[in-house]
Amino acid sequence: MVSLTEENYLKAIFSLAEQAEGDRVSTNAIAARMQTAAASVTDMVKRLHEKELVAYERYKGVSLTDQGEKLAKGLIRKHRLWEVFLMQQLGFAWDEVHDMAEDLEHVDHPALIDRLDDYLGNPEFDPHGDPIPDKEGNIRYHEDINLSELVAGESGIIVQVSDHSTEFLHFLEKNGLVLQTRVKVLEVEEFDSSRLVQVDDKQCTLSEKVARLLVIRRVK
Amino acid sequence: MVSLTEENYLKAIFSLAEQAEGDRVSTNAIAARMQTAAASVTDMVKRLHEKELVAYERYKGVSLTDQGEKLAKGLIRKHRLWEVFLMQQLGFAWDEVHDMAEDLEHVDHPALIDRLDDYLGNPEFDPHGDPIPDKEGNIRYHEDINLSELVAGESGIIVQVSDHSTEFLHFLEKNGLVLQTRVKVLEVEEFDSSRLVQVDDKQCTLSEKVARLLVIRRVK
DNA sequence: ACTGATTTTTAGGCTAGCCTAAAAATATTG
DNA sequence: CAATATTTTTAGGCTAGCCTAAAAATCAGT
Repeated sequence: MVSLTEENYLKAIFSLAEQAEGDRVSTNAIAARMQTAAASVTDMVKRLHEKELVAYERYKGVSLTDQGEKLAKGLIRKHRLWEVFLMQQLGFAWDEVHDMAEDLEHVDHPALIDRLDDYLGNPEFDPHGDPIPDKEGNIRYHEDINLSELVAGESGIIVQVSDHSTEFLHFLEKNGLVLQTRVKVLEVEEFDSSRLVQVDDKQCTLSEKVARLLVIRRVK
Repeated sequence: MVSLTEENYLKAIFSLAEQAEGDRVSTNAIAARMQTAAASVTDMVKRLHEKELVAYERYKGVSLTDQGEKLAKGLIRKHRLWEVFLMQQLGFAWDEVHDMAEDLEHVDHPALIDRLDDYLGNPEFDPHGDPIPDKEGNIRYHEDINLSELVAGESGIIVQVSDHSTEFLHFLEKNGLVLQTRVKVLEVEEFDSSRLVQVDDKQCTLSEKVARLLVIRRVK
């Protein structure tokens, strides 16, 4: 049996390992992500180690075992499929679905999630452009680049947004920066790497921070 | 904050109070329903009392406060709406939906359940014929009677089944006893109150126990 | 109303998951 | 490489929710 709390730790470790290069994750990084004390992380990591869900050596960080990774991917699959359901079927906005999916993902009935997958037409991406793992846990990652990598004159189409906070999603919406929008970089400011961008018939200035959170497919 | 465990206790108390006449429920009855030790029930009941979700006096049993009842009805509303979704939209059979709904009912996002309600067309009854409480917690109870109350020669239509176990639902299906089916009592056996019943073009014998679990609307 | 049976509560103890403070290991830097 | 800073772990303690065994209250039958 894997508890709700354990599931959340596995997800956190997976996503931290995904963004870091090596797959070893530090106690402190997990504590920061989970909003919890480092000592609690050590406790939990030991338990996960006993259950063979993570590899762990004192003072050396943690990584998921195959078992643990499979579990984490299963949670991500559920999370993203529910997000599609909430947006596509129930009509919620893309900034409303994250919190609900955060709870729904812990409901564990394989038959339910497989039927839901079919019901939704086996979508490949969720409303934020994130890939949905298949039953076996395979993830088709975007091979695309961040908007921050485009130089002046280049264009791209937004395929994924890497922050799901209400604030960020509202900001994007306000500026017309939704999925599938074509953007063209007009100018990059040397000083702070902010960039002036053409979005449909309007222009806006995006900070380096924002540019890093937008994944785009380069187009001519 | 109300924990998952507390929610399950509230539901158990509600349903026990519903079937008993008085609304005071005994510790032992709760323990039996929750498959737990009586001492654990006493513990929990004290906590629920502190939160003003139940009225409780030592050795005198428990009843729900208005607050507690509202919460219990909210859970039942969620449970039954999810059952409708699982059966009507995802195509599950009526004996498969209970366990999934048991988990889904604890997901607490009022906006979600209201949208789901609309999405499903604001159904009044779930797949077992149980009434779905509305947002305010009003329940439109069937005013119908149990099959056990019909005498030989009388007929009725099945509107609700009061046990949701796989075993019972399989038994009903095998005998064609699904919702909306017309049944006619042909004979009642004096000795054990079993009855011979006409179901469509077949006949079957139903025990007193089964007859008590079928709610019917009397017809000519 | 007394006696025995039953129900309920209390007492004490367990685990999961969290915390803070202190100790130990590792990393950094002059 | 020694000293300091940082990270991680240990120690000890808390609450929720469960348990068993024993005590207390209530109920039932004569």
